[in-house]
Amino acid sequence: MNFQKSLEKAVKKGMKTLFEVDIPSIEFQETRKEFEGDLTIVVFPFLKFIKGNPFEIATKLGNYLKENLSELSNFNVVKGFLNLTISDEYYLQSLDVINNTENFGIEEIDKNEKSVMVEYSSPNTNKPLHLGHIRNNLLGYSVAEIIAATGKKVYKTQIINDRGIHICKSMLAWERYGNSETPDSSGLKGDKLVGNYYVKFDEEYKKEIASLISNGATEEEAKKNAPILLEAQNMLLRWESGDEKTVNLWKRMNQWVYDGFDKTYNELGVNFDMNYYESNTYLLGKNIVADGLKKGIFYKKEDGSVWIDLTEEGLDEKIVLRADGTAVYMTQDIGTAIQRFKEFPDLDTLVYTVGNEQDYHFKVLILILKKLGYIWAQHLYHLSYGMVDLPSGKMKSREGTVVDADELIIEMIDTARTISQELGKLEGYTIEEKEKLYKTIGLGALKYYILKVDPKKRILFDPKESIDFNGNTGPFIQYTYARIQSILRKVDFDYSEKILNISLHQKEKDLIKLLNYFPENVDNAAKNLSPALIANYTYDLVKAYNTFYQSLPILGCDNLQEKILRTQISNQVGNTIKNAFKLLGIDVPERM
RNA sequence: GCCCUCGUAGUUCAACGGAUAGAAUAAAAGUUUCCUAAACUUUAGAUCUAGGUUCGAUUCCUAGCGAGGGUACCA
Repeated sequence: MNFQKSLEKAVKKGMKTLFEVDIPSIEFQETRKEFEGDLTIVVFPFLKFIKGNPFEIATKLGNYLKENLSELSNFNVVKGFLNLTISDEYYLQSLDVINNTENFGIEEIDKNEKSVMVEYSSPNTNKPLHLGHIRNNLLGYSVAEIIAATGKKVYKTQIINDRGIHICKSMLAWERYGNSETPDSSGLKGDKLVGNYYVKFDEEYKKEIASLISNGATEEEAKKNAPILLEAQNMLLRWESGDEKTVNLWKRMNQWVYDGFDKTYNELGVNFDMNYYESNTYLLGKNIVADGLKKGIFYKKEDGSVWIDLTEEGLDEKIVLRADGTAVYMTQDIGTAIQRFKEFPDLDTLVYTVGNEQDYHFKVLILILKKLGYIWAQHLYHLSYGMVDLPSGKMKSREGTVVDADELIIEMIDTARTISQELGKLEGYTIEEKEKLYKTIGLGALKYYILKVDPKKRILFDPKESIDFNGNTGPFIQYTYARIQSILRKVDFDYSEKILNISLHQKEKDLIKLLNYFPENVDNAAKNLSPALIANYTYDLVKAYNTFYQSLPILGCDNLQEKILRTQISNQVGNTIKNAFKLLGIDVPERM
């Protein structure tokens, strides 16, 4: 709340006049429910600067503040906690500000601000998307939206891993066993079709290994020399030399995958401002390595491979270029980062949404770029998130334990449909409207389920227990929004009047307080790259609203002023739910 | 071996170093002639262990136990 700033000043001034001490920072917190008050100042830290009884200090300060701040109506002291009660009038004024601010808490994009790039998704083109990708996509998209809501221009991007031996494996298997099957001929989604051939390759590869071993080869030899693998490696060489037939097949099959991915992205409601393709970027960074070698940041080993020694920083040595002169992952990432900052002169910050299994990689990447002298390297962030695990452990495509993204989305929508039909509240809706709603609810449940968890923590997903629609869930929040809209539809009076002279009910106060906290929460979520903070905030808001809704009449108020006020609060809670959920990429329904 | 995360109710999640550790779910009980019961109201239930730092520790430090991940020419 704005009030905190003026309060902070007043506290500093008060401590100066009362005790002649300078307090550098003041600790505020929300007053706990069991005590009277709205905002609490913790006095204990002051004891470093003045000796004395915390209770007495707090009391003196409380008296001072009450005399000097009209917004304060009262105070009380418990131990070293100074609880301040803010006047109703101040709350009502703040509600008026919210009423007169469009999208309170969401900043307009400021073109003079530096921009931010958020990279997320970044799939391989040989496997369909699964639940882990869903988490990545939802997180990346949401973080981009949240940063944009703080007024910064955001570029959403992905780098598509479209080259390498793994692609050749799918290509080879398709050539051999595909019978010219296409997404059109088979009706399969392109990414699924290509994924099938990746699996097929693996099967054949295993068969060949087994047969080689039975002919006397060691396991290691067999793995290295299986003919189908050699053929795939051959194909990669042909691709790299630009062989037309190979490149054409590669383009064709990749396009199938992109079309398939696009469908999934579309369903999920995520998008990108631009794509990067690894086939275009995999050579980047080599010249940087050469430069770094000259500068002595890197060093060459006898076999010709290039390394960086990070042992002084407590890390290991890390390879940046292979002995044969080809690039590794790190080389490419160095090059890509540099290129992006060249391409976008207004770029200030780069966020990589990548799983925590790559923590080490990004630590090293950022360190190398710093050593190379790029100032912007201190604005690189690895949005590291925990894996989505199953009760059986990690998802493994080879063991068939992956939770497929498309299937999960369909399942969620089906569940929404079933529940909605059982409840039967959608009279008058067309079939199209109903289907749209099921999608809104189903995806809302899925997205909220994923995003409410702190990104850093791993998620345990049990496919047997379906995602809930009751309790702390997306549909619960959507439901509250729908109820509010229902009220607003029934309003037959003008509720734009500014209400000032009314005594607030505690539940009204709670809600206005929470509404005021929204902008702060957005800032916090942006700073911490954590959509979970928005999700938790929204849940608290909704919870408080439902209590209010259940225990107090809104449209049924006898007093017109009261009725207007409660309608305004309802309206703003609705707006805030909508805006908050937009940051999470979740839609809200008018009815449900 | 070394390095990095993480250990909170039966389960899934919260808690800038602050007051009696919050929710949800599962369990038990209740609320609908009243604005949508996908809701609300009660009850019961948890900080891995042992030390340390301090006015105060789930949070910071050390050790141990447990889970996951990384570990040099795969991305």
